[in-house]
Amino acid sequence: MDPLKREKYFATTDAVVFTVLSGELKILLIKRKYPPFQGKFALPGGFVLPNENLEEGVARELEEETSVKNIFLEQIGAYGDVKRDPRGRVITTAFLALINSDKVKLHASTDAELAKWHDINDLPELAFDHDKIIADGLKKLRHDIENTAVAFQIMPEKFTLTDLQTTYEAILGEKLDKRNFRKKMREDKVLKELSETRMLGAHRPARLFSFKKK
Amino acid sequence: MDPLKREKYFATTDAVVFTVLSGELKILLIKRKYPPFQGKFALPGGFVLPNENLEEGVARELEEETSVKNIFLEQIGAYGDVKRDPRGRVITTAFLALINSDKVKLHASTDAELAKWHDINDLPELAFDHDKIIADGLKKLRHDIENTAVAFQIMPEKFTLTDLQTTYEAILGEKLDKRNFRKKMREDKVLKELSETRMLGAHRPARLFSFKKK
DNA sequence: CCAAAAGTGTTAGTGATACACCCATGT
DNA sequence: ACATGGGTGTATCACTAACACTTTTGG
Repeated sequence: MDPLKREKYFATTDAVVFTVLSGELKILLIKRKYPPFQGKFALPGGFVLPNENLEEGVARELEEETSVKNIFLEQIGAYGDVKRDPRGRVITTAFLALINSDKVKLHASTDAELAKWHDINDLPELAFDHDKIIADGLKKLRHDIENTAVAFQIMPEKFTLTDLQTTYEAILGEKLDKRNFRKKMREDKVLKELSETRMLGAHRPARLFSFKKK
Repeated sequence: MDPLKREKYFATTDAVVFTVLSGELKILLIKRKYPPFQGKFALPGGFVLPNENLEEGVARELEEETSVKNIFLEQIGAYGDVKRDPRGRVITTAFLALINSDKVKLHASTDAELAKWHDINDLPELAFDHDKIIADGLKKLRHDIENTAVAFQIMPEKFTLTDLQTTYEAILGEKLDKRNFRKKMREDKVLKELSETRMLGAHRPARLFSFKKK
């Protein structure tokens, strides 16, 4: 029971970073330049430093990658199968991250692995067990959006109800009824109706909304 | 990025083991005989061995403690705050475990730490961050029992509808309506009505049910 | 015939779903 | 005046919640 006699393992974090871009649900992936899984795509993440909590670790990695601070994070779970990483025993803790793509400027990481948005319906081959982690993250996102107000994390400061509905549809992967959607949003009482409107073409201008800050 | 240059940490598993005993929701705790947190209570668990997955690790520990095989397990999440364990950096993965108390024979573990059932509403002082882990586990259990068929894991092979309702009430911490409960169970189509009945006193005998195997 | 737990249906309310037309604007 | 996306209400259905009496047994 003396921990000093016990094995130690590597600890990493991985982030399943979603955004909605032009009506499509996107996930952030990096292309690996070195083995293992050279050339394959992987979730952004990295090793946990001794002086940081798990969530702090993934936040740091994400800020390096996206230059966005205070990213919304929720834990998905731990993945620690014996052979999930050929380099040795690595236990990773995965996080769901939501981001407004307007704020992101994608950076090259320390290994110059380029981060890019990928359509969730058209994923490349993935390294490690990241396909499983993504599937779990997507399930969690879909659950959360129907039960909490996480959509806020993806929207810009001001948006129209059509924008918001498009985000919901991208995440859920299905069309929603316009009137029912707007009714529910009204009932939820999380939106603040602004006096401003936005005009995009030769149409009726759309009312802008923002989220009520808790 | 070379993992060989990275720090390694201890990896443990902890189990939030629930059962229902005489109408009360109980959790399995061990009393710690040695520091840190000597004399305090803690979740059963232990270090992850190099050749086992996380779930295999917690299953092994639980089998040692309870002599029950094939315990129902679902991951709660990872807990890895820097200072959660004074002995060093320890990242634990917590699991929700459900058990039919009839099958359990509580054993002394290797350190002769005695495992005992504790009423969920009357918990002693807990070691580490185990109070937080228990709170998360209870939340998950309550969510699961309302959305899936996990109650099966706690019930014996044959049981009455009143038994089953008592289990639900113990887990949810509230009384349920008898007629509505029975109606919902009928609609869920997971119960098999047996021809047998059970008689306990000078009352009408109660019909026995079992769960339909998948 | 009494005590005690088993068993059984109906009603009202609430939330979800389906559905079609008018509005405001720029060109 | 037309094309385009913005905006609105009602009716039905399904699910949830509230509620009280009869049945079967042993003593």
